Amino acid sequence: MDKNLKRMATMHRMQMAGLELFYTQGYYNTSIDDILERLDLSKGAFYYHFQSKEEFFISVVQNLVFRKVYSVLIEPVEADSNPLRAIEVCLDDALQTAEHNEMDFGFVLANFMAEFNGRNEKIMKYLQDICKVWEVNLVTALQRGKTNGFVERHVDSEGVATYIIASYFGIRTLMVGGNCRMLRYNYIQQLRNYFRSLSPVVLA
Amino acid sequence: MDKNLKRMATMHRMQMAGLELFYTQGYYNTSIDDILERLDLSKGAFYYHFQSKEEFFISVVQNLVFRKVYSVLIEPVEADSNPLRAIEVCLDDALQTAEHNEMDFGFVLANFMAEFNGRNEKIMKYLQDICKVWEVNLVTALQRGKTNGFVERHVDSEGVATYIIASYFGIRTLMVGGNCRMLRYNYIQQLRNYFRSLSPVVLA
DNA sequence: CGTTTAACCGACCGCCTGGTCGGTTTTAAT
DNA sequence: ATTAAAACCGACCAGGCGGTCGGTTAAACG
Repeated sequence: MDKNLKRMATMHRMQMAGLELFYTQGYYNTSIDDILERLDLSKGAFYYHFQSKEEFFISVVQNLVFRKVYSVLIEPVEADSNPLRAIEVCLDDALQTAEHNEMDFGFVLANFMAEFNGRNEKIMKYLQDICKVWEVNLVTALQRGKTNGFVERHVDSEGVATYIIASYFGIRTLMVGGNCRMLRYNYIQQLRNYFRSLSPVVLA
Repeated sequence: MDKNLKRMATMHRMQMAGLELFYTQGYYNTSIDDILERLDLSKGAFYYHFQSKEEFFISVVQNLVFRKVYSVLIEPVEADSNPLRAIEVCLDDALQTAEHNEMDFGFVLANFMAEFNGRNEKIMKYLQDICKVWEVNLVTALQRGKTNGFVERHVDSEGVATYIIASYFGIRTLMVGGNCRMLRYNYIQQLRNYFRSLSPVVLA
């Protein structure tokens, strides 16, 4: 029991440090030694717990990225009856963390997808799966929004979900160039604008 | 004269092959030998024409990426008096080339920005500059659209330009996972939807 | 024809990387 | 205290990388 705990603790430390370095420097540009140096651990420790660099990365994606995406971008939307409002708040929160140079897991996802595209199919699958879960959740929320009267009945939920994810991935790509505050403000404004076109017409 | 011609030809061949490999495999994941193998050239030839891998890449960005972005995404919009229509056509065309596994230079830009973010400031500058040129052009076109009656006067041109670029970068990131045709269709539909909210109200 | 020089060759260097493995320390159970 | 397994160490290896450099080829010129 206690043994297992130590094992988990060490693995978790490695995963945390790994994610941060993979995120900031890229996967191919981060060596295993980079990670181990931070933790005062050795190659032996690493290969005792993980089979390879690739398997290690996959465990990071599954254990850290997926869980965070789920808790930050999916659950809050699931819980709210008004999807458009929930999504807006959700994305604004995510952009706010991004503004403070903290990890924004939606972007982590997009970033890794860009890095592994055409380079590692296996890893791509895992990343796309997370993306799909997010998308499906958005579609479900939008459909529920229709029955609750928050979304126009004729809107194409799949199309909207795709567009939301796309715009979010994209704005984060742009934010790496600085001027984050302005970009975030503009983005949320236009998102609202777009969402208005999806809402039922309010009668005065 | 003739000498200079041969020089240019060789450099251009290297740049073309380099771009394709950098795009498909990533910069850090592509070795100079990978490029040279394709062309039956040697290290000597490479370092005779270029100072370093980095300088080579910058020359690729300046000579190929920038020019293409300009001719494909900027000029067509500049020429049209109705910006929203021009932008829509432009992006649809770009997505169509992307659908056929050809290089779509808008995405090339976003892709490289993701790869070099936090890893190479110098290169990032060049990429961001191209991005900025695109953005400024969109803003100008949108403003002209206002005076021509194609765009509502109250819309925030900067915000809209940002949102357009973001959504485009994002949809391309999503398209790497396949199902491009559907994604493209959905994207254009929602873009239209969004653009409708920016147009002056048409009186029946 | 001889010479100059741009263009190109390819062996080589130092460095780093992912991964291995025989050995050592720590821990928990007896 | 003994012991066995778990956790960890770190020297080492093979291969790939960016970059160098002394030499070769081929074209232009006088």
